[in-house]
Amino acid sequence: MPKLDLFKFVPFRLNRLAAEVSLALSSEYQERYGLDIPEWRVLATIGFRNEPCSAQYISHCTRTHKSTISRAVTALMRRRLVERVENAHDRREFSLRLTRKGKALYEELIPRLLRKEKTIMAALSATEQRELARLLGKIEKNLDLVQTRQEADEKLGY
Amino acid sequence: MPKLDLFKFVPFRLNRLAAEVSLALSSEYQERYGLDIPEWRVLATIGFRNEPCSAQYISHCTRTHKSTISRAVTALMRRRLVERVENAHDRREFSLRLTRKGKALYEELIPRLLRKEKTIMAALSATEQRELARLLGKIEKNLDLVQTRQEADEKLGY
DNA sequence: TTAAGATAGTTGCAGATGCGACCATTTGGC
DNA sequence: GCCAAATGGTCGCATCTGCAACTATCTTAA
Repeated sequence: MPKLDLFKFVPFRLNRLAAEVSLALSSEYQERYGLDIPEWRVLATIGFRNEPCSAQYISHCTRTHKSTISRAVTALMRRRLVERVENAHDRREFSLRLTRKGKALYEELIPRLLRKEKTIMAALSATEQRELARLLGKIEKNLDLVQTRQEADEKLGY
Repeated sequence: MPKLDLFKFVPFRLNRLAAEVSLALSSEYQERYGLDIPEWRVLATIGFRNEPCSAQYISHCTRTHKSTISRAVTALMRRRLVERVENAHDRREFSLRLTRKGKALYEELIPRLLRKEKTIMAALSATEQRELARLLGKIEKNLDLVQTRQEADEKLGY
């Protein structure tokens, strides 16, 4: 009889690890700032770029369904963390950017998340961390996931 | 201004990778066999052990909420893939095991999933695969996740 | 023995999210 | 220029899943 030990099965381990890491991070963005994951992804994407971008761009970058991004953007606009302006060239789409308030939140949040990531990754040496990043990158490439900002921009014609 | 590039942020990468890998696998257990993830986790846990186990055990092993496991077990019993017997020592809990039909499905499904895992991991050499497993293990340990069947059994007093 | 607290499992409820339909607008072929 | 197809975004719907309350049973300690 063929057997499969869940604890050695990479897909299961990735799922469980991702869930656990998300949980660890959520204490930062959820409890403290009332953000959920899609909202955090929107902020992270807009905040990192210097130029405004569209909801579609965020959707593709983060591999999150456009309806989910749409709702996250609505919530963030309601809280005045994000604002949008009509695009002159294409009146279907909007350019999104952080408000002053949104920028302030972003600047407060980022160091906290980076610190949290650090404690999680502290189980690995610096070399091991680089190695993990490299291995994840190879699998991502195999699954045809966008790996860099440049790739994202190119794929979306920015 | 502090910056955080999502594409280099390990928690995001893990989330995205886990989602993508799950999607790749779901064509096997979802489309072909009509199983969702919790159901597959129940089958995998029961199928791997030779002795029957409780829903609680599955819940702890897979880090899945007991209500989710409960619903998955109900669905699997309705399909006659899993059966349960009252535990003589403790009438609150039930021992779960695969039916003949469930075992047949398990035996058909496992090789498919292992093949799928193989193609995903094919981006890495054998050495790299071992290295990835080792690194994931270290992070799991840091997050206090159960890593082996023995650990799971001990923690749950089996 | 009994009462309080713990534990196994179920279920109602609410929040989150993916799907698909939809509207408005733009693009491309003719 | 015009119509069909594609694209950006919104929204209703169904599903999934976690939480918390609940029942039933077991354990512990007085």
